[in-house]
Amino acid sequence: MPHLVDPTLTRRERQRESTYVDIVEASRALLAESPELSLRAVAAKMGMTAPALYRYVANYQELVDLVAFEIDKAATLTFAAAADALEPDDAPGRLVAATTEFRQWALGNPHEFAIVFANPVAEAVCVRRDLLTVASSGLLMTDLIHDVWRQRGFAIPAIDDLPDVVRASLEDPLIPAKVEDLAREDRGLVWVYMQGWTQLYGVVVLEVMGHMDPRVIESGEMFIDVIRRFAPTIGLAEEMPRLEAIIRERLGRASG
Amino acid sequence: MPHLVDPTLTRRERQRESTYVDIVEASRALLAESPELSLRAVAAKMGMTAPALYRYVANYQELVDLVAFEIDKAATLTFAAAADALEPDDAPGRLVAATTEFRQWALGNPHEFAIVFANPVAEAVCVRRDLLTVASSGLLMTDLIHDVWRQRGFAIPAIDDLPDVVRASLEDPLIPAKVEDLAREDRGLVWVYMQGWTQLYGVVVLEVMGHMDPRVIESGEMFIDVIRRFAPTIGLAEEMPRLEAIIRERLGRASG
DNA sequence: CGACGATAGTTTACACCGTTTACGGTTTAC
DNA sequence: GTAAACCGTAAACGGTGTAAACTATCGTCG
Repeated sequence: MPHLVDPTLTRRERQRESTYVDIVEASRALLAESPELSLRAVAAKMGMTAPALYRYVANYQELVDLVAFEIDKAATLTFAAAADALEPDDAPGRLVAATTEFRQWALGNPHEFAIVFANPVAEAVCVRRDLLTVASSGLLMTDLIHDVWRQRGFAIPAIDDLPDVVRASLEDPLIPAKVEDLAREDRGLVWVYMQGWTQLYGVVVLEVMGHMDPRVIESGEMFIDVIRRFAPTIGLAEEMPRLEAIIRERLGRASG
Repeated sequence: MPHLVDPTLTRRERQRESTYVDIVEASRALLAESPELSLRAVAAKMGMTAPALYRYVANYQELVDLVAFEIDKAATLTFAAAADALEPDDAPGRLVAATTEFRQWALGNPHEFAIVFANPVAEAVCVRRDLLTVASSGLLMTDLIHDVWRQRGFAIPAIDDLPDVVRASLEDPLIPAKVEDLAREDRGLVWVYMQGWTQLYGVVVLEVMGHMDPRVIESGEMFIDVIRRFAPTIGLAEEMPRLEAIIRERLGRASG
């Protein structure tokens, strides 16, 4: 990943920015081997002493949040790439390709996955401005579902049919996602997205944590099953055989 | 919880057994306040030094496993109690009551939940014989679904329609659950159970981890939604309004 | 009863961990 | 050129899991 240098930044700022990159790099290298990420180990890997890291990060949790955010960003690129392997007008294919890549990535990088998705959400305001935004993988997934809806136009729940609390959370979302571009009457789509995300999250966490028969995990059958059961909700029942082929093709590979 | 003493045991064995109980007790007390469980703190809370615990537990992970198992066992009692609040012939009601109690318990005891269900599964053989068995909460849930099936007789997938790997894992399950009592042609029921568990697990983990709008978590609407979408799979579509009332009634309480 | 071996605890020690403090160089800015 | 901001260091504190050596107690057997 080439991190272009912004010439508007002063030399020191550029150096500082590059140190942040180093931190994330070192962290991910450690995370690739051991499930535990330690501030001291990160510092050592960068050839620094531990207290020096406190110039960049207020405490350990902030280091974790930083790394988690960057991992999510990087992983989202691979999800997007998986989607882009299909034609732009094949929104359903793009969606299942991305979700499958998500699942493959999670199984292949369990430690990174745990840091990003099995981490109690940080509600405290974070120092790094980037961290204020919502998870980028979430943005991608909503986009992909949105595309399916625009192309195929499945039925979404009327926002007034939804329970009061749900309606409120859709009209005035806490995390400023891209919900704003949706007209009020289309906000039900976000609820559908949440339903899908919940199911996807359930399988993947179960699989990554190993709370399932290893053979079933290996095969990915439960993952496929979840997708299949959700497909009708977004109007993809008939297309499912074709989509399943896309999934199975992707299950064969490893994820990087 | 009265831990009856087995008179067949020698005095020393009884004392040892009681120390195990103390360990779990101290651990849970600590877990109620702080998310981190430390071997040293447990020892201190029991008035012992840390190395002494190594007479009972080979290492830290084994302590965690022990505590996780006992927590699961204790929590299962409350799930079962929730089910028993309904008539024995109301299997659907009992099932949703137990699952709702599960969800409530998880939200009320996030640290304990994390230790039991968000813990990478221990594949190593554990010292304590109890630990070899499967999670008792899992046994309860399978029982409850089994009861629904016996009473209502919903359609289950024919085992030969399932993918090869799935069929293999159902015919010869790795974790020796109570699958053995099921005739081969009824093993599809276990697959249905796994589907349900996957979905339930997804919502609850998302909720406990806080990866959802707090208002939605508070209301439990996504949880209800998951149950509602799964209900038809086990033939409970028409009964859903009644079941939803049971759920909502339980959502009002806190769990102990 | 007395002795011996297993058991259950101790103290000590080591290597890690997150974090704070005080200090010294560089780099920037005025 | 000088003052300030920045970036790193070393030292230290209290915390963690774990290993080793040692000791007191308990249960059993001669």
